[in-house]
Amino acid sequence: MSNSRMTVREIAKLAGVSVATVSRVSNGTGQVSDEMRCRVLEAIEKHGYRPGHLGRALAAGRHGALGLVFPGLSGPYFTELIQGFESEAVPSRASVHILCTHLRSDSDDQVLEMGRRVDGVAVIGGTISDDALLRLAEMVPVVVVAGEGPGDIASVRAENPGSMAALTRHLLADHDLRDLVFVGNPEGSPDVSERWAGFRQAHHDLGIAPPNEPVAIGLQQADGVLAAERLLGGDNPRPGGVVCANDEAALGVLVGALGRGLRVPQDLVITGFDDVPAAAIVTPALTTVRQPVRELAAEAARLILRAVDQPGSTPEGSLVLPTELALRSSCGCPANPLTGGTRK
Amino acid sequence: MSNSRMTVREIAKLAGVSVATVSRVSNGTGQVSDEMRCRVLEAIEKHGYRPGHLGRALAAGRHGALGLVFPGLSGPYFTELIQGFESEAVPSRASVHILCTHLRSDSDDQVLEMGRRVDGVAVIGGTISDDALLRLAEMVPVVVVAGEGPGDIASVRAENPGSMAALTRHLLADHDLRDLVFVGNPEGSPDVSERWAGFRQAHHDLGIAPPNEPVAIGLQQADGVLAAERLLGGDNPRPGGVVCANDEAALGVLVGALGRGLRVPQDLVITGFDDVPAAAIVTPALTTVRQPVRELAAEAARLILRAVDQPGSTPEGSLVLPTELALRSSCGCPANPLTGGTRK
DNA sequence: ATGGTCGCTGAAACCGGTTTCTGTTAACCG
DNA sequence: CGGTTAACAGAAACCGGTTTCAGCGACCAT
Repeated sequence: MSNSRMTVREIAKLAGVSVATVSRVSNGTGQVSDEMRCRVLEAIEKHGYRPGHLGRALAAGRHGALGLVFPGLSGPYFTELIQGFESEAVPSRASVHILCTHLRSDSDDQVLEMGRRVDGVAVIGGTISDDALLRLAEMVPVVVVAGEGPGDIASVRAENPGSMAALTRHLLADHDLRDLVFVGNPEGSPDVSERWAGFRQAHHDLGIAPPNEPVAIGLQQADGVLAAERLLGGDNPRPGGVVCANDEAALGVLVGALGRGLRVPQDLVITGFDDVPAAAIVTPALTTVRQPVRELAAEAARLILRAVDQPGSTPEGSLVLPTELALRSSCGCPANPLTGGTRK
Repeated sequence: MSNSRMTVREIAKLAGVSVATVSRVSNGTGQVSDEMRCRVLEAIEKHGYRPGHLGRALAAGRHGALGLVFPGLSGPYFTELIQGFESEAVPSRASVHILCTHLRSDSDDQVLEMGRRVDGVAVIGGTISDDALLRLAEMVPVVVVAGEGPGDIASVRAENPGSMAALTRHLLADHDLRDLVFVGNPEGSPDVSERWAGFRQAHHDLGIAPPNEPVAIGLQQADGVLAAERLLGGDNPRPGGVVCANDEAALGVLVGALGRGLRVPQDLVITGFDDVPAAAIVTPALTTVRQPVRELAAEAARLILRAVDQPGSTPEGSLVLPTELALRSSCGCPANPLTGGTRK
């Protein structure tokens, strides 16, 4: 009931002690006699006093908060990312500020504004300009997630080109497929760009001509459905396989293909990337590449927190977490009762 | 290059003016002569000074931040929610703090901690205890989104039971279906609870016995796939229709059904709720209920911001936004070249 | 010439905490 | 009993801004 807008000084007056003593009691620091502690605790209890965050942060010289900047797309990938980051920040008593840059032209300014409200920032690759990134890194520790920053800004990402090349080689060599198409827009994000490169590399390695153009669409399930329409509608020659930049788009293509009466993988092979929860259990199970999304974000948070704890230091290095092939039925591999055969 | 950790007093000394003048210049308030303004701007420019957020917030008595508490599930629904909220907060120069309570038992404490760092909070229905909600509402304006709070805490939600009843009546009466099953856990969230109630109400209205138990699973696509397995696997009698608590689960059921060789809607009718982007374009297009998710969150943000602007006031009332049936092919309605026939 | 108003500036108070530093008191020791 | 030290309390400074208030010179009207 009591307005919880009490201040240290009010409590001090009510308890008949100095503000220093109130502060010591509420933080458990320093030496306080039992009698004083009692008096203060009583007043605190009675009026429901909790120290305000702003004063504390100002005195401590840190905000107790971390920032996360992402483009603002839907789907499991970003929710996983947010949660991985958040779950690592919370135990360190840091709150998480988010900023969706999606479709806003003034996002560079907003990122810099965020830089004055937090102790460190994780930026998803490809969401803001390199210039803004460098300016941001001048004020707080910065880590780029799923991408690479300019200069010596630290980054954390998954191994993309290698595993995508391995997956593509698997389709070309082990399943003897040809006329693969790539669904995804390499311009859209560093991740997709690396995956497109891996896709082409595998063709090159095997002396097979890769397609010149990807089917440049977004990363959402709806985009995959559109891709299926473009690829399977009309009377275009049907591709031998559809290699998607991520699982969500792949699930869209899958729904589109099944809805058209095609059998997967007999009539059409489809693969994804990410290994979202749904991938393992759809019918047919989706062949994909497992990527430690949550761990990626958590690692970014750890890097930032470490830099925050050692003032003056900057996160360093570029960490690449391993990925893993998950070969399931949608590429023609035999169904596996477990999560699907895997291969590095 | 210059360390952007300049303070007002440093700039004041460098420019040979008082801190008051620096503050006036950097905020554009009060009267400052051209000469002074010039001197100050020069020093500001030269050292890349920007006023820090903490001092400003402390002086202003507000944090310039809003909180958003959600359970931490994946999928388009929550991303939409986050973005709707964020896009309304940013123009008011308020940053957004997030807190995922998912699977953490100490979330009540963390919500209260958040209450000391922001000017107002939006809480997704069913994520924290009523007790914590009431305590939170004592310190900052609070709005419950997609649910109903205890006491007179304001809430914003979509019309659930009415439209779910209308959808169910449509299946029972217009398509003459029987043996419908409901997929979703009414205990899991207020939304699902209301939808389950609407589902049963429609049966009651038409004098048809509703099923006693829902298929109590989660709200993710993977859960829908599991539900399909449970409903369509083995040799259980096949249900006449599957009414899902949301679109993501419905898409899971759809994938599961198609993967088993069933035709939708001929062999099985499936409906969803939410009208996520993918719903309109899968094949067959998903019959569902359109819900203004983004708008819901935006309205919550507006309510909070209004209360923040009028100190001492509390958000009031319980706003219910209208929903709209989207009848498409998955229930047996004729395919519509547009987004699907709609009916209030 | 005098009193009043306007325009501008800076010293100081304030926001709500933490922390240092000084001082008092009591206990302990030789 | 005198001297050293440990335990504890409080005044004041500090964190980085904004804002009030008083003062000062210039200008205007009486």
